[in-house]
Amino acid sequence: MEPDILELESFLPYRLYRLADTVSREFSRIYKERQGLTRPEWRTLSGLGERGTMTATELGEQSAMHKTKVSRAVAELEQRRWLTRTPDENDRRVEHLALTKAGLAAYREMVPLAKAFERELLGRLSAGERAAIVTGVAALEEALSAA
Amino acid sequence: MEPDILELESFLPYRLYRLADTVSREFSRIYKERQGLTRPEWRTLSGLGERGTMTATELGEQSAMHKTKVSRAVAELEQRRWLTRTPDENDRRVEHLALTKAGLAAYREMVPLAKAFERELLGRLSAGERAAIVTGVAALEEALSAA
DNA sequence: CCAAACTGGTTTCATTTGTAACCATCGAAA
DNA sequence: TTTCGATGGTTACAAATGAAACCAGTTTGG
Repeated sequence: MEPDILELESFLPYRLYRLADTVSREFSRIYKERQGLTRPEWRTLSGLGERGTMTATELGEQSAMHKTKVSRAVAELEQRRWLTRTPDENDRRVEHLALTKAGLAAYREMVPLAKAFERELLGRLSAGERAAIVTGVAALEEALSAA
Repeated sequence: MEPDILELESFLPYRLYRLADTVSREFSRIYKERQGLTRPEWRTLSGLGERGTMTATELGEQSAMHKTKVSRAVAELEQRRWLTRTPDENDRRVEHLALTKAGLAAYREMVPLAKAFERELLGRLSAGERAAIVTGVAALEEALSAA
């Protein structure tokens, strides 16, 4: 362990990124092939499916997306008639977004696939390893949000 | 926990991605502000600094980058005169890449910063949490590489 | 009441990325 | 050898991204 060398292979930021990239890329195949969605679109669908109705800003916060990503994803899903916008009564800048029947159907189709993917992935780990990854990720999330 | 709803907030692929994205983005500020490097460039610098000499293909494998990213990063670092290419004796398709003095100097400047970043990040966790994240990440890496 | 600061959301533009096509070279097999 | 498939690496083009400018509309302070 020379002091002036950085071992990329054991450098946490790199490992985390590579891991997330691999997992995310693999999972994206599902919604890409299945529904032709991009990641921002998938997250939008998933956010609205979960919460029912949200504004673009709320969506961005919930799914950690930049507002331009949200804007474009919403526009695309609207094109597909998977969601509708309803102007807010009191604040005319705000729009409430909600899935249409078609959007909800797509969401319902995706949910079991997503769950299966996660289950399968975690299934390759021992119980202890599963606990470890969950604990570790939660701890880092906490550490980062606090800072 | 409704069966037909996916909680994004606890969905591992999403959490991993967000976490890695946050960490990576924060770390990137260091090499971006300090040296004006992109992530592929940083990884290239770091890979060559660690190993001494590598071909573009090896670099791609070691740092999980697509060959086009490697190609562009190498071109940029070459522009800066931070690395040199040496044609392989036996196989004229192959080039051996190595850092110049200037490249090595930049690398040496970055290493302590990278280590400090990681140390500070892990320092926010308890010993148990640190062990957990390392164990968990390693387990997932293993699970994914095996598949 | 009015200007200035702010917020929700969209658009523009430059940069980054991924895919696929490509060029050159190499190795194996006919 | 000659040809054909693989391989190292670059390039061209399209799509995704981020930063910053922007347009409403809203709030705040004078």
